[in-house]
Amino acid sequence: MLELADTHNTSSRKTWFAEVVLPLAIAKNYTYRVPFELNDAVAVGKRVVVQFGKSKLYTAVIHSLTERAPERYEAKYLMDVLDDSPIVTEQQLQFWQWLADYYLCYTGEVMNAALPAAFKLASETRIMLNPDESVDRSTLHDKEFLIVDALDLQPELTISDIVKLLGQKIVMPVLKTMFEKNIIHISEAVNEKYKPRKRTYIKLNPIYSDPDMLRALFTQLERRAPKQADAVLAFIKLSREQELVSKNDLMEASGANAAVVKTLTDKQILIAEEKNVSRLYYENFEEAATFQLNEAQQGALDSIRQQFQEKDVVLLHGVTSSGKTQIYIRLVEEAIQAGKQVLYLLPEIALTTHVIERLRKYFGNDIGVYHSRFNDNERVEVWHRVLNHQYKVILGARSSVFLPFDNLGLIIIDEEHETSYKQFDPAPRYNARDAAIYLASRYQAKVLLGSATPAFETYFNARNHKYGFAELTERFGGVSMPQIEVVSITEETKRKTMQSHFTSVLMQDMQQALNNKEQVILFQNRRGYAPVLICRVCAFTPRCINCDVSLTYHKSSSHLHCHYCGYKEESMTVCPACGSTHLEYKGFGTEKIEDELSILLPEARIARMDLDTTRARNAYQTLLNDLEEKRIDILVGTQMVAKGLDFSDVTVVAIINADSLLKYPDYRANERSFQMLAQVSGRAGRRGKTGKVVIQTYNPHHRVIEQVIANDYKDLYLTEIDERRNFKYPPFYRIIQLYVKHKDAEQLYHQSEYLANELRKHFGERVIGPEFPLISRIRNMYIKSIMLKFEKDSVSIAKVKLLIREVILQFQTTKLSKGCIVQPDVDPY
DNA sequence: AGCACGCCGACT
DNA sequence: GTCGGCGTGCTC
Repeated sequence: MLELADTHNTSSRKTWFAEVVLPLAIAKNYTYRVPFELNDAVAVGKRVVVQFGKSKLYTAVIHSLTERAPERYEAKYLMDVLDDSPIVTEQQLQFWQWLADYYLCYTGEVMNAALPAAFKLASETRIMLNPDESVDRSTLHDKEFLIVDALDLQPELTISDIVKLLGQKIVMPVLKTMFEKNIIHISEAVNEKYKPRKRTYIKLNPIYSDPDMLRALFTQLERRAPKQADAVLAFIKLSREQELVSKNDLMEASGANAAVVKTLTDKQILIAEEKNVSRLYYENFEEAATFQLNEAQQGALDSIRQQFQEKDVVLLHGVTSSGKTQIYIRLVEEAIQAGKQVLYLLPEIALTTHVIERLRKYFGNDIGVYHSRFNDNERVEVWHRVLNHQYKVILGARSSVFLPFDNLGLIIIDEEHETSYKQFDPAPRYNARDAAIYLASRYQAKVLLGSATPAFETYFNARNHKYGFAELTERFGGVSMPQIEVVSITEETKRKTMQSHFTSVLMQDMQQALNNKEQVILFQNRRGYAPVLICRVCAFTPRCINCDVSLTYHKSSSHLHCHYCGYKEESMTVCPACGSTHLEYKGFGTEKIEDELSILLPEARIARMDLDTTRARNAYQTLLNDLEEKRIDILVGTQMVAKGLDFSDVTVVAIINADSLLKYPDYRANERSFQMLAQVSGRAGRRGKTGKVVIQTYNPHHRVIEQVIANDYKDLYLTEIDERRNFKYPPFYRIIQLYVKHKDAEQLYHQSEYLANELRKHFGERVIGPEFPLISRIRNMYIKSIMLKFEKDSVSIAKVKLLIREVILQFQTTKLSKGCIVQPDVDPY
């Protein structure tokens, strides 16, 4: 048998071993033996089918090839090679490895995130009767008989079919004995998931290029089959207008049905041809529109160009609507001209058709789009096109850092500070911004980070001259910066000019906007009606049984909700502790704002936008449409309103209570408050109108507020960096976070405490947490986090990571850790 | 991630 | 005894 395979060429005589990456969370690499007949087919970066474990087939990617046989075990043969040419480049494989090391996960997990699902084949175990053996049914047990019976009717059964058939979950032992008795076969069917889209194109039989033949055809058809004549006529007309005529085009243009076309093709008058067509071809793109940069933009562009001479990364800090996109477009054009590929990253929410269309205007079909709303077929297609250099620009969300580039020249990361660049669950918990910067360094490509509110670590790097820095401080197109007014709630309360939660200043501004038929956005960073319910007699406050935070009252559901874990209970009218009926709602959320506003401004059309109102599938989009089409006068909302609301006639933006923004409970506290304030402010004033921002607060002289007014990022960031040098969570640290998950909150509490103490034995003060008494909950798992902070460069992060892995492993071997999942995450700060 | 094995308690 | 639950360990 081997000799047969051996004959076909000399290179086949060698025995190759392929080290592969499996799409699993496994630490080790696995080596498979290459059968001789596949010697010519294997190559690094191609996909192979391998059997892993008893019966499972997986699609793996060849990571390396070697002639050295593994010593400690007998390697299995790999079963098949799926690709004619590699679909993953060596660059990518190294990139995967780097990500796995950096983010403390496995290469297989990175592979899972990197490859579109259609590249990973579906494996379905199928059972069939052994045709060779005439089965002696007298020796069969009841269950075996049932299965054989079913297989008589149906040639194949899947495992799950048999589970249903026998009504029991564990069927493997039964099947195993049947397999050993040679009654059945177990086969694995691997199906290619990707199916290219086909379209039928129509051609005229070349014999009719002769005008006489054509005329003869017409006279013949017109008499006997006028419909067919019409169709041929329509075809000739269409073929003059376009190169390729599809069957659908023809049917549409001629009004002919499929039967007519079929008769014509059967008669060989028309010739049908099936072609794979791209799902991604966009017709009618406009030729590159020209635009002029204004002076500020030109200055910034020159500065960026100049800094790219020395620096690999430049931060473009441009206020909202200062025209950053046009600068990007210029840089992209230059990179294309230099024959390089460009990756243009946007956060998922910003990847609207609006933005895509805008860029398509300039780059037409040179631009490929890649994001999570694409289906698998489309993703595979983009992948192939990047591999074949058909795209010069890729516009995409975070996962597009995984595309098979080979000639990257420039990466643009817009809204660089956006937290949605970070994947939180599942592993790899990567930040596409950081991954992209690393990716760029592998290609000696340049990176432009753009933001109106840069992340602290980015700003820090810019201040330290690790990154270059360019600024745009003016708004584009003559729109001036909004006027910001800080109003003291304390003052107005004293003067008794407050109306519920609204200062007289805000009331006036809102009234005026309504009179002018303009729109208002009110920002309140808290959903629900009231965050605290308190008994006036005994000071009892209902708290979450899991998270130990006070429950928020939601009027719409008349329930008390925990905003961390989702726990819910009936609201109460009687204090469960003392029986008093004097229960008071303290504080306020979006529901209450909406409620009271409708009383104060009964004529205004008010809508609310928060997690509760946007949970339904299209609710978010509907709200945005309503706002755009001016069916809403006042929009009350949480952070959601701070992002992406770029179009409406909003002239007044108010922050109902800035103080709630100034005390975020985590290590990115000031950064977030600042960004929130600045982003909300940036929403005011569009379409040539100057906007107004009202900030209501008890602390008008709070540093962060003052700096937002002065638009003085520099000062804020520098103070931050300075003040936090000795603080618990300083910037420019590397934070390694351990997510500890468990189905049971109580268990989780003890386990995370224990794990933190274990970590303290090695890392001492660097261990922070488990954070707060609170827990968040995702998919029925309660989650706590333990943080470890390391000054950059003070320790070897590689060693630290090794040690952390060890501690986790150690923890997992103890009985204490049962049911508990620990997942590491790395975040630079 | 699967999947087997093994140990345990619960039930026809 | 058999079934189902769950913890443990292995997969080239």
